[in-house]
Amino acid sequence: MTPLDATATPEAAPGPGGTVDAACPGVRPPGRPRDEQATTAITEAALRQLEEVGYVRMSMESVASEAGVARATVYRRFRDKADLITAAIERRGVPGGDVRSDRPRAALVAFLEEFDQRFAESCVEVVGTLIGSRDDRAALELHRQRIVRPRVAHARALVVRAQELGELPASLDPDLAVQMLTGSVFARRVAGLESERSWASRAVDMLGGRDGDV
Amino acid sequence: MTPLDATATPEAAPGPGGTVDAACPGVRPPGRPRDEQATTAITEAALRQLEEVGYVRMSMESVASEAGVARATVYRRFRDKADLITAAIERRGVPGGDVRSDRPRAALVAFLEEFDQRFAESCVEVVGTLIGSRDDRAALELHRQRIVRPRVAHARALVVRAQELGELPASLDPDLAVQMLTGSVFARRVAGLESERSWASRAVDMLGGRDGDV
DNA sequence: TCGATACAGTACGACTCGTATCGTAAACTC
DNA sequence: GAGTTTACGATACGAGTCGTACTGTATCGA
Repeated sequence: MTPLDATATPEAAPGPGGTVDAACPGVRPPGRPRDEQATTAITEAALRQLEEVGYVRMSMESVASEAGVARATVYRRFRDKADLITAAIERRGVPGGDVRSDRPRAALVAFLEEFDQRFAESCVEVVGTLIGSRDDRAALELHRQRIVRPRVAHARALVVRAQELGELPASLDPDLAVQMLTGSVFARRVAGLESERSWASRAVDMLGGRDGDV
Repeated sequence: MTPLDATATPEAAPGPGGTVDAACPGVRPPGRPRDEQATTAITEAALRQLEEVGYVRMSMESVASEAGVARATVYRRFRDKADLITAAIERRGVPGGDVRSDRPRAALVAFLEEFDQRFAESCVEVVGTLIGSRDDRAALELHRQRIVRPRVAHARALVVRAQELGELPASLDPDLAVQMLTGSVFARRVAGLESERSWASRAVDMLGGRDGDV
């Protein structure tokens, strides 16, 4: 019935939430195919408006208009506004910091600074708005699965790697450590404060990484 | 013209944002006085709905209805929804943890746990929503001034006190420390995780407070 | 050619916000 | 007690956006 479900990423998103993606190779559905340029135009417009005016002020109409498509074309690809922004952020990928780095502390600092500069503001607004979203408990949970947790997992891997290489104390609870590091970014956004220079390095130092500077 | 401004707290809130309060003693304005019971009924209803259904789903109508007043009565006291929730939270006061305690580390842990249990969820939602609020930059800034910063200042005072008494390393940047401690709460809310038992104590430990356990 | 789907454009219902207006009620002043 | 001033309940209104449904046209495969 609704092609949104039919072609949804089969395993990544159980249930109704998945964005349309990845046609099974060779099996081309009948009828006129989707304009993939339109899809990227939509997600890119969404990301730009997310940064420029924020999630709430980004309307489906304005995104469609900027992408040069009709509103219905957006709804054909994305269940609703939450799904759109989740998919758009997902496309952007996880911020840097190689997990296999031999200098995981530096990679962790890089990850944190990129997160601070490019993702935190949106994250607070989107998740904050989704928490209160009318009834859409599913949209919030899906956003966490697709956006938040992969980034948390990435940061955690960096912490663990740093512990293995002795750049962070082995006694540290990596989960709590990640929460404190990324959380400090949220705390500044909530309070409306600017991040001071080299904050990330100093934050990692606070966890006992004074020795392993790189 | 608008009695909202005329009687607004004169110094606490510069500009248009202040809630009506505190009539100058002796100087009673003409006409029928405000029903103060209605005011408390409104703020209490707002707080209850904030906890139960969240900020977005809490409508002015539902608050007025639960308080047993007309919507206009709410708007006579509070400029808008943001002003209402800010005033309501403000009335609840800053969570515990005596700044002058001789066991500031314990007080800090208590503050963090109360913050985690009673304030964090609302805080993320309200600030997140306000960040994206239509045009209302002022409402966000006012919420930060009246709600966020007093609590940050309180936590900071506890950290400094702990440093003075040797329960936390004097080398710690208290601002960053507070951001990491309170931020970890936000991080869990964003990720949708439960706080594990004694997380606050372990978080403080991570900052080098292992010695000063109480 | 035919069927199926995408697309632009548009209209619609639903919801809540914040404002305005009505008549009535409650305080103070003269 | 009459008049003034403001609060109050009730209600209507405009504005904005969401998500849905429907048109007619365009583009694909069979």
